[in-house]
Amino acid sequence: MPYRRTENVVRRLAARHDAIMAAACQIAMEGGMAALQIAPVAQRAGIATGTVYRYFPSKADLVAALAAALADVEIVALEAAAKAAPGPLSSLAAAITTFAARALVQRRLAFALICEPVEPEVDRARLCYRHALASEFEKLIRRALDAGRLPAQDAALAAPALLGAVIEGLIGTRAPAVSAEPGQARARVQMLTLFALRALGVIDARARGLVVQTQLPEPSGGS
Amino acid sequence: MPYRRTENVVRRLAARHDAIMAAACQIAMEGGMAALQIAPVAQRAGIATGTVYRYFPSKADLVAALAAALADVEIVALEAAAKAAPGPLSSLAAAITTFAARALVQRRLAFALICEPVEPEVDRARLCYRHALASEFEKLIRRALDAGRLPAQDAALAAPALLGAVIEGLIGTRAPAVSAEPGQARARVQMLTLFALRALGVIDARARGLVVQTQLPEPSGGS
DNA sequence: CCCCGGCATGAATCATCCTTCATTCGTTAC
DNA sequence: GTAACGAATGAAGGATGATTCATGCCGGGG
Repeated sequence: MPYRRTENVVRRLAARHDAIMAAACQIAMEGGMAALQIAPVAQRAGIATGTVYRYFPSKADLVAALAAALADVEIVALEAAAKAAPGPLSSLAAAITTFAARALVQRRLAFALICEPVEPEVDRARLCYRHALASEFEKLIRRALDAGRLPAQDAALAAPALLGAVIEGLIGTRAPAVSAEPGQARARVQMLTLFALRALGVIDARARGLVVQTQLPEPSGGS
Repeated sequence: MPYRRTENVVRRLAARHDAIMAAACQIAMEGGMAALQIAPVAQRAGIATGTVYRYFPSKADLVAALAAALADVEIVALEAAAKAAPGPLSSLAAAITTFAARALVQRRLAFALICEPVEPEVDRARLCYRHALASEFEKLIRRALDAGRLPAQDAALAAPALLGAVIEGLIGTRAPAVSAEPGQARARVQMLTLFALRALGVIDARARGLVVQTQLPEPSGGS
């Protein structure tokens, strides 16, 4: 028997895989997509440049994996927020608020994953992040529609539009130092939630108690 | 007297400047930002590569000039649509519809100018397009607010969010061949207009007759 | 203990484009 | 006609950054 991967080796390989992802995540968070280059990622992960290619066939694959992983985290947060809400409409409200708040706090990362310029190939890999989020919102919208809580509309179209509004409202602006003053951040999240809910046809969400104050989550570098 | 630019020469220089812009515009329309490279632009303009640099200090400047010119065209169209409408609210509706319809028809160009990935430097140059549009919408929103036709809100925040919603709704989607069927295109424009108006707090815009059928403009390559 | 094979290395390679510049060309002034 | 000067040329230069590969290393199997 020529060679067999020991349990230990498997663990080491997996650990390295994770280390690369974590390094990529950190770098994207700090410097955006422009800084997300193979050499720096390798360096931060404590390995050589070429080693990265033993774990990911290409940079685009790495970005795709990163986007998918981060999308998962986001989806989980959104579903948790939605599930905790009593009805379909407040689920939607909670999801929007959650997304806005998280994107605001991790603004750099969100920006990197959604807006920042990159080569087309990498961009394609990154698309899944956007799509995963849109699908989640689409699902929630559809539920509210089925429950008769929203005026008739095309959920598949409303979802990306909603996403676009929140994203642009948060990070597309030449936004001043929002993070400096948490009150302002909360106000903006709330405003965008109202905006998005109104767009979907929810009238006077505030009076209905749909919009709640959420504590802003801590920034974290989960991979 | 060593040398003096003849009227003819001045004209030729201006013509060449325009030819470069037009070539850049066409290329962006056909192949997006990725195809917008100096050499192809020069070739299409019928000049040598280096000559481009006699008219624009750098590629970023060229893109900036292109974005500014196209933004101007867009702003003019928006203002015309807004002015033709009877009140502040229908001005807003008309502007949104106009923008959506134009962006949909010139989807590739709009996408290139707003969403498509490019190097950060070029991206900065391109920002003015987005900003010009946002400012225009902000102005219209503010007017409607002053007239008491919208619930109180921050126009500076609502404008980019609105823009984001329309853009994302139009071009951010893995949209099927919308252009194939003009009826579908109109429906989408109308839906997004309603979406945006609702977001601003306009209740039941359709019943108020704010949303009108607009003929979709012809695609054109104006510089 | 020694051989083998997969793993890691990182400098070199390759590819892409923007930008420059030595040279040529065409036009103007005299 | 020709000297002078700006404009045009386009091949070479330079920068960036992904990807490869010849080589060395290390741990597992016998």
